[in-house]
Amino acid sequence: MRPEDAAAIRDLPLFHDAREETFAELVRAGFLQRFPPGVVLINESDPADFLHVVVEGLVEMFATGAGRETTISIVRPVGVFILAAVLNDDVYLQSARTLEKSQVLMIPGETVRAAMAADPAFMHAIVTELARGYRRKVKEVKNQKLRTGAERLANWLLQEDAEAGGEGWVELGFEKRVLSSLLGMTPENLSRALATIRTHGVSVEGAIMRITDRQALLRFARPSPLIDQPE
Amino acid sequence: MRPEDAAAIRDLPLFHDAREETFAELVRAGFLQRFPPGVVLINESDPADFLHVVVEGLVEMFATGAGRETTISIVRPVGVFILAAVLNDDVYLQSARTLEKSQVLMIPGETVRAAMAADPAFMHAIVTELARGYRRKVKEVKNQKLRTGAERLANWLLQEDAEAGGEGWVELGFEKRVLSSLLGMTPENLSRALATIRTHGVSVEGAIMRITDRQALLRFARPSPLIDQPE
DNA sequence: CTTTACGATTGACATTTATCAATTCATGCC
DNA sequence: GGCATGAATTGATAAATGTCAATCGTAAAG
Repeated sequence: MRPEDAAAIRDLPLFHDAREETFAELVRAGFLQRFPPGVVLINESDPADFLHVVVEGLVEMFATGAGRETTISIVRPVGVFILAAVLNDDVYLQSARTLEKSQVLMIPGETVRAAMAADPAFMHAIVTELARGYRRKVKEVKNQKLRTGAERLANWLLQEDAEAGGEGWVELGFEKRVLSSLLGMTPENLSRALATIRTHGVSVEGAIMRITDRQALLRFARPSPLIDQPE
Repeated sequence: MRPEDAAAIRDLPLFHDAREETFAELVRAGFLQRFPPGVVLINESDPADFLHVVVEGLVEMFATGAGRETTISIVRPVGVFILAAVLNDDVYLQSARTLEKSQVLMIPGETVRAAMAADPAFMHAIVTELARGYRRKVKEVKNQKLRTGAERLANWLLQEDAEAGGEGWVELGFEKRVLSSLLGMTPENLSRALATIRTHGVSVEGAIMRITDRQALLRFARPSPLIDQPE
């Protein structure tokens, strides 16, 4: 692993307050793996053997049920996934696949649990991270139950734009079919939702979406901090 | 507070492993409050001042957005709510109201955070509880995104029955409008979903639902442990 | 006992979303 | 450049869900 990658991981809220030796042990025990796009890293219902840290690339978390499949989240560098399954030593509830060529640090679950038991500051950071993750999921449930597809899309665009600096444009980093699944709709429905928000201050050219009239988009999306503010 | 109530709280996974003095301090600092039905206990967007423990009665967690309202969960005795908001010292994402005459133990957030910092076993229990809560929410997202309303109802009934001992019948402990909101649909739609599952091995008389043909219901519901198994 | 209130149900209809098929568009490959 | 592949879009239709209004049922209040 490159030194700057280790530094970036160290900067994560989850690891930032851990003791030096805790972090060293976690990294020592971990494997840094490279994967091509489209590789399934973990499979729901498998035992959670490793905590995963996306160092480079892009990972899609998804799940199946009732004969269908849905995207739960997209993990960008530097991000952690399936912390909860590892801590409770349980099976995965979600699968993961690479959307791009990716580098992933895999830390054995046993090492994570031992580090937590040995380092109170690390355990405290885990509490904060889990609480944030929980609140993110509550927001997802609210988003899903309270809004129509077009509303979810409009608010997603506003969030992405804000995260990218609020310059009024967003480049989609993955296929639209993935976005449609993340937003809880079919690809066809996403196309129609895009057509809908075009009449509310948005222009779309391929993977680039521009906010041409923010007031109009805000009027349509009606964002709420209790759903849309990043946790 | 009655001794048996204190004992019941002590038995919760969240408190079971805490040191005796930690638990004593949490209970000492807490207020045991009685509320009539229909009282709003907490309001989303308010600062999370207290951890709440339902000692008796029934509490509905709900949230608003996009001009609508939805039920997030029902908390029965003995259950804890809004742990995550208290730990991160943030605002509530959900509101809470009593559905029945209820008794609620309210523990100041500062006390909970101090107890966590002072008692590693308590902090460890918090990690486990948060991880379970997180996984419950992941399951809720999957349930909501992957299933139709009637499927959610069928699986809810199977779950309730299993929790009640698997005897093939369930008495709804609250209004159907609340159930419809919990399942993410309108009351009218719930009536129709009930009509649908009547053709799949269920009979409904008022608040009592009977599973008359479990095989048929299972065939329709297609339950999955990764969505329906209690966390 | 009657009245009243309110939740639950039903019917009619509108909106939202999904499905299936056909077509267009973009991209990599030869 | 031309072709092949797969994603994205569009159209037609069906299914699921929501809305509005009317009715039914039940339980509390007088």
